[in-house]
Amino acid sequence: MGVNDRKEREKEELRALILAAAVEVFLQKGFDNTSIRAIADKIEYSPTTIYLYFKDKAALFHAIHQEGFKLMFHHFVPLQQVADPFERLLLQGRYYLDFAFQNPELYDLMFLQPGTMEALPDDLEWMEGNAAFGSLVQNVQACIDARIIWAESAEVLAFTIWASVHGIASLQIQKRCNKVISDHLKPHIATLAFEQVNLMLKSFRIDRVPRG
Amino acid sequence: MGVNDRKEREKEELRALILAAAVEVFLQKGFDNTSIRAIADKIEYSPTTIYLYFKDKAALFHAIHQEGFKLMFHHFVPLQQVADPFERLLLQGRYYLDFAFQNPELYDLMFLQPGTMEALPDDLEWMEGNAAFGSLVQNVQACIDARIIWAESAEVLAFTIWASVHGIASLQIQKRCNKVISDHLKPHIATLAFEQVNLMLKSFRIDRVPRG
DNA sequence: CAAACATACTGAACACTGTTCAACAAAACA
DNA sequence: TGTTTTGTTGAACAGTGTTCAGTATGTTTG
Repeated sequence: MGVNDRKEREKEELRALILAAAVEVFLQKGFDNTSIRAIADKIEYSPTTIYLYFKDKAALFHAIHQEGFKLMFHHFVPLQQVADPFERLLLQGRYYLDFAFQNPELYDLMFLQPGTMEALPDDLEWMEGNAAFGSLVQNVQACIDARIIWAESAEVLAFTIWASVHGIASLQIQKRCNKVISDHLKPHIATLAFEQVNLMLKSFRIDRVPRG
Repeated sequence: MGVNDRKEREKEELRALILAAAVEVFLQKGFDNTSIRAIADKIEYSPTTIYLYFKDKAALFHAIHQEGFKLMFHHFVPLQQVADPFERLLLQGRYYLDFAFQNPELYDLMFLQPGTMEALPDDLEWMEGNAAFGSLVQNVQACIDARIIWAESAEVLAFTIWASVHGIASLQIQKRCNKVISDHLKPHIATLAFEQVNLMLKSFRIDRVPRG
């Protein structure tokens, strides 16, 4: 039956349409002001229709969060061209922050909103997060294997690195940065963030020279 | 006039009563489920009354956030007994994480909810945050003065440290930790966090020995 | 003491929100 | 053509933050 095929295709198209509208409203109006009705208005459907394609608002936001990860992985593509593991690690930190600063709303949804996790369908694994973290662990492991960095556990060190970079992104996105940092540093906050990541990563190098 | 004094006192008392109820509801039901009506019910007043003591919900939440900082500063009191600057710095990281893990809802409000910042009355300074960060800068400066740590700028290093510690707290509170870390590490996450802070702080020591 | 006033408080309403369910129209099948 | 399945929706429910006219109480004044 070609009919069912077409219907399934149409269903998928409407789902995609809803999701696209949701992303648009989300990026335009922010997390708190993204309402089901606003999305429905944008695509000229009834709010009720959205519930035929997404279980509830949490599921819809989970789908937006997935779109965010797609975009982030796209940011990471050039990393595969970088042969040197340490250089790759530095660059991954830079790209990560780039993504966070350029897409604060999405980053918020992906890594900061707790609701996004609680609504994980069927208590399944957090695939997107695991994939992103996994690639970081791999890069750290590569640095260890190449004897550029020393660490007991690649996973533990990767977590430390992630936490540091995420902390910077978080403080910036949640607006705590500008309220605390001195005026003369504010214009260079983005640069500062990169330097901090570099500094931290370099401090794990085996060949690091004691300072002072 | 003793009458006005009494009235002012009563007004202050009711404000305190509302705030106490707000904190209670907030800690019990969490950020999203804290409604003006629930708070009003708890103290048996009309919801409208709350608006006579707080401009809006954001102002009320800002007051709760201030209570959070009071509690946090209380946690930090023992630090003044610690003479060694580096030991003090390590302990501050530990106490910070202690507070975050023990009061996740409050930490969320204080350092993660962006609304808390946007509602800063009259676009004034973030006094509480500045005080907390200031004490960290002081401790870092003390380490630099004692030639235990080397850094170009105490403020920049303090910010790096804060970002790292905050990153760990944030990932844990926003539920990203458990979804990404290996099973065999999960039981030791709290310990892990402390060890990571120690590791990072120690890597800034002048006398640090190259590893490997 | 009684009238005038000021203050503290509230009920009802408005404009939203997420979500559900019975009703309906249209397409697919017999 | 009649029946069944499918896709869509309007109306409603329970909840939210917030406002405003009105009330009731306590204080001050004539």
